[in-house]
Amino acid sequence: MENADIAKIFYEIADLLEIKGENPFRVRSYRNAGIVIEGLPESVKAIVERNEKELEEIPGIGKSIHEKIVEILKTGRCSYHQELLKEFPSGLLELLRVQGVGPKKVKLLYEELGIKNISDLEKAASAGKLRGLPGMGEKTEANILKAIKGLKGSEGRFKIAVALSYAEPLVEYLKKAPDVFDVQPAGSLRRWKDTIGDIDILVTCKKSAPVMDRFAAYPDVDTVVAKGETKSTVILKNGLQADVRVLDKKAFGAALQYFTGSKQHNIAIRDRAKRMGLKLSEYGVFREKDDKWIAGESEEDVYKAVGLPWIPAELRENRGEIEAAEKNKLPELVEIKDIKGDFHIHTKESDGSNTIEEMAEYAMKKGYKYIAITEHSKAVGIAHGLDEKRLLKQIEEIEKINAKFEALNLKFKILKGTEVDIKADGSLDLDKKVLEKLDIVVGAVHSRFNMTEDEMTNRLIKAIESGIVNIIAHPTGRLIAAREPYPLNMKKVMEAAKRNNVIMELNAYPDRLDLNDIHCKLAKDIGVMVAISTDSHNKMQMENIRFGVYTARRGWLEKEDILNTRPLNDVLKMLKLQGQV
DNA sequence: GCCGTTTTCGGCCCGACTGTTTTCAGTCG
Repeated sequence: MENADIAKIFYEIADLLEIKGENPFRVRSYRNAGIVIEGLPESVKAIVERNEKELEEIPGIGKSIHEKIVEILKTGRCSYHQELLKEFPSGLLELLRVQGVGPKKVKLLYEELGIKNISDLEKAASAGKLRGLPGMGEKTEANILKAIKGLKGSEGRFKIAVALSYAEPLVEYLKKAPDVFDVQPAGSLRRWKDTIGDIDILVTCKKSAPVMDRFAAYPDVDTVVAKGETKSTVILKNGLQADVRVLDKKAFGAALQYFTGSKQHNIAIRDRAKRMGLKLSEYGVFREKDDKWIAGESEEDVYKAVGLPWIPAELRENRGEIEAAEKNKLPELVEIKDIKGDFHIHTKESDGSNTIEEMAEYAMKKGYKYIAITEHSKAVGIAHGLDEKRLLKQIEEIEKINAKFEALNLKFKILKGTEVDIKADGSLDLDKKVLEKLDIVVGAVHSRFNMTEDEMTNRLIKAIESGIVNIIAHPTGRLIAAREPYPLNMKKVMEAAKRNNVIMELNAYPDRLDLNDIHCKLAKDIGVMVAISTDSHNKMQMENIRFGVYTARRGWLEKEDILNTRPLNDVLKMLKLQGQV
């Protein structure tokens, strides 16, 4: 039972209660519990095994949900959840995924027409059977049919790199509308979440109508879902939703704050405002008693009005940032300009497409001071991994290039490294004598993902305790939207890393982002150093560093928490610390 | 169901847009 499985049960309880028409705040409690559990850095199972009482220290988990968690861990299910499920047919919950269909409509459709799933709904809407129901007409039918079609077409969330590639041109396009002052992306994009549900864009301008018209006419638009004076929504041809909000300059800060989210953060901030006798909306901060406008022009003003310093967007997940802000203890987050090198680079020798020198020259152009060449090892045959002989040859080549750079008085160093495979039993894929000749050893799992949590945890810990491995690459093996992370007790792995001065990689490749934000925070709490690496297979991919840096920021990491913000000499010193437990 | 610098009871974020309505409910973010 992973956290995600437990969270799913609570989400379903919330949905079912909502369909039943239960108290909305009770519904919210269950949904909130799901969100909180999904965001925990540690498995609920491990927490309960250590000390059950700790559960109720987690905000949003009280007596009732505590009991249900314990039951779920013990029996694999929750009897309350099961009872609710019995009240409705199994396909009913999927109806909520149809845009424009919420709990009230689900209930109505089920009770009046016996609609039990999406397929029933599609048939009924096509046959014009919905229009007789209260509050539903022809247009509702057409919208439902369209939404079902959209649901079948594209699913769920987009990787941040993909979303950005659509958002950036759209922002440029909107800037060309008449009399526009400013166009700013907000939402999960501004928070740099690893996946993005939709693109949120804010516009300040003289007149709204021309901007909204231009937005609706964007060539990439498939459907205009809503078009109003202040807010419009479209679906792009790739299925991505984009919202544009037009607002007054005077409300820009409040709107940016509101539209950036997260929802959980906003709820907490608004609750705070309320307790101070204020009301916070996207139009500003107002005094509750007489509706007097207090602030809203800039985000700084908004936070100041509720007694807080400005909080960086990446931290706004209600994971302690408000409490930290209160105490003036917000982290000074790492920035892209702090990065001085990259410890995970492939070349043509394995499965990359540039030479060592090409990669080094590109890194120099970026202002880096060092890179490590880290090819796959022989076990990864598909990537043309190197055996000991080829690696020894590459060591010689790197030394030659370094000598050449030195002769040219270039202050840049190529570190001799490898991305050595960590085999199923935790042993390394290359001979120890050869590994000891390297400056840096990155260890990674590329096979046998289907182990149990204990097996995989021990596999990584064995590599960490080898005294040879410096960095554990992409620690969970996840590929966003393609492959789940393998089961792992991350806390145990990190504690082992801490004991052995081993560094955890934050792989910046946008499909990986592994460590994720939550793991980064865990690393910080445990005191493990993180390396942000691009895993570049060609020189352009070094630009992916930004996805890594912003994920690190989401995980509260500061410059000093990151290995590759340090000058080369410090790096070499830290690498030497290893194996001296 | 959760929670507490007004509270262990009585609150719980706030507003836009749509489609159906003659003033509003439902959905969404």
